[in-house]
Amino acid sequence: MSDVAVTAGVSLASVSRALRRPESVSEEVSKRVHAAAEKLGYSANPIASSMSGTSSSIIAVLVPTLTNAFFSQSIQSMAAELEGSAYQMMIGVHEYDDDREANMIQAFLNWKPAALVVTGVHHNKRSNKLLINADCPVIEIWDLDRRPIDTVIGFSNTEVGRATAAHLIESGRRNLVYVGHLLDRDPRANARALAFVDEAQRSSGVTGRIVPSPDRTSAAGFEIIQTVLRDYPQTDGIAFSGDGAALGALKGAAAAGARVPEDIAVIGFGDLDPSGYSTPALTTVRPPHSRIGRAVAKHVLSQLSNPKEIGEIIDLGFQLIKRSST
Amino acid sequence: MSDVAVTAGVSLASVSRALRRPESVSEEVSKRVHAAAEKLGYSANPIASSMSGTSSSIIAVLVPTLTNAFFSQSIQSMAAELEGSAYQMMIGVHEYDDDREANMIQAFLNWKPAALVVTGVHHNKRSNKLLINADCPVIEIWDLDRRPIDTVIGFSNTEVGRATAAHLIESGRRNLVYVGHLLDRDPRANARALAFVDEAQRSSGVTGRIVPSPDRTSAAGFEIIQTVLRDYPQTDGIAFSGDGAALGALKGAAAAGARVPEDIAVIGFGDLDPSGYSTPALTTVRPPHSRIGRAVAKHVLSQLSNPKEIGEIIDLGFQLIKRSST
DNA sequence: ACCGAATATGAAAACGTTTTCAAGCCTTAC
DNA sequence: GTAAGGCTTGAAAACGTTTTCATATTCGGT
Repeated sequence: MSDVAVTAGVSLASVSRALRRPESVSEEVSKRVHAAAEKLGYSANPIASSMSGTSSSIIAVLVPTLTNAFFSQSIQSMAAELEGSAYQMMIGVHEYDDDREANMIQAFLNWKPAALVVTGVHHNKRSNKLLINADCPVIEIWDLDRRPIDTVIGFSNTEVGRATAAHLIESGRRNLVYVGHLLDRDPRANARALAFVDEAQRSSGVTGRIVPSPDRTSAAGFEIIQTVLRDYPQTDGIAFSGDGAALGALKGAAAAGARVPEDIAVIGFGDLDPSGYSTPALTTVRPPHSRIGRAVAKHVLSQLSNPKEIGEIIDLGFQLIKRSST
Repeated sequence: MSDVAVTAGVSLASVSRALRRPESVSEEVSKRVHAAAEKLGYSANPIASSMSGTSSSIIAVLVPTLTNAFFSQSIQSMAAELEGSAYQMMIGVHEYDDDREANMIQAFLNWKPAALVVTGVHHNKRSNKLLINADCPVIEIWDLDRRPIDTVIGFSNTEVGRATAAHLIESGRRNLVYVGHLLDRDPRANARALAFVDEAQRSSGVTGRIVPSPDRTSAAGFEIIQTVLRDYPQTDGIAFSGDGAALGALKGAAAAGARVPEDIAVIGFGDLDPSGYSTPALTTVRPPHSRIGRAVAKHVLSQLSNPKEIGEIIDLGFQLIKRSST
């Protein structure tokens, strides 16, 4: 930077000003500084900038997992939207562990991020405290079933649960099962499960039951639908907390001699790329993966360039994609 | 930090030393400093540390995409392995664009990362220059068909292409097609395609042909296999550069009235979670997703704690998973 | 007992920006 | 013509560490 200053024949302060807020400096100086910076290929050291400024140009993002296409798509679209801005994404994966989440929030906060993006609105005490006291925008994504700390961008998992059950009931199913993975630790999947059962129980003559799954893979879905069909043979509608398991279940139903959708309807969640091409094609719920990422990036950028006191609640909705498995 | 210093009754320098390299300080001081730090809940400001030190505790990771399960799994396992260490991951997504890759490398380098992880061994001139001059470990992943800049951790895409063709040929197929997406920009998919065709042409009586695909979704696979069957009706073996498209192709073959594998064998790449549960179950190649991530993290950590001059070439291999589609 | 070397510690410089503060100049209004 | 105020600029402080350098202390060897 001092090279630039010398080349442009101005002080360090002017270089910083010219580069950061050109309007705060005379046209002449701005021109000379930009020319010098260009010529020397200067780009500011972001670490030093972070050191001085009140925040860094890091946007910290915390997700439970990346193996799940949900979150990686959000992150990818967020990255795309952020490109060209000066912001960099720092990401952490806590695998649905509240304590790890809290640790990571703390670690991230040490970097004085420009914004902090976390998944969901349910956090442990320590995380909540940290998030409330964070002096940067805090965006909670993928859930809006609770009052957010600052801004929340996502959809209602409760509504997804209801809609899932309602769809099965409408198509004449009466004995419903929700198969979920990690329900005790994934508050979003749990919200879907509870709403699913609740919706079932509101309808006369319909039963709803939750069956926990050891993991969310297709292999687990393959196994568990066979268990369900054995233990609760009257089951005629089954929902999964993820498309992976649901796709496995399609095969599992066949292995158990049950026809989909005639004997049992299967519905997933997530709308993975291949879900429309299974046999039968999987009915599922499509959350707004990419739109969440884009909305987050846009919100953060606007918030940073033009801060507003008040948080927002942005409901991006979801779509129930009716295919042949129901 | 000065609070800690006061509480422990020592100087700033001693606090820094006690926390960073306890052996460089007397036991007494170390004990007092750690106690004080604990009591005050002190954790070092990583920005200031980066400012002073020769590098930051950031590990920069550059991938072409995250929507592809390949890379997100590597990143996830890398994150898991890195947890507990002081390192944070900064990630960039360049969508197979060489120029964007170069820009991102430059931007990342400004952060003085502890290590830089990039995908593949093919980069444009500017990237190469930056990587060669980078004064941190550079790890190239997912490919080892070329001499690396520093260390490379992955598998041979060329071997994958060969093995894919060989498998089809062995099972009696004679008219092979490789369907690839973005072959002009994804050097790894391109290497697989070229080796596939090369292997075909080495066998007498076998033809091999490359068909470009507009994208790598299941929808694209669904369409393109029908096009292939129309344009080259003698095709009896088809490989895809990704499982997504291959899964769509299974359905597409059915739509075109072709039986898999009797009329045409289908093989994918990637071994997505649902690939084993399609109808018919998809034969595919399983790259070492997670092992790459873990190996990268381990390599970086060891390199940072105990630097070696010489880079490594770590071949993690791949598996051809034979299922019912071939 | 004394000297040299090794060890432990603190003061201060350094890292590269941003921002505050003060000063200088110019404009405008009386 | 002068004072007040606004605008532009530079000097220097500040950000929170790590590291160098110097000093004080301890230790071992003769």
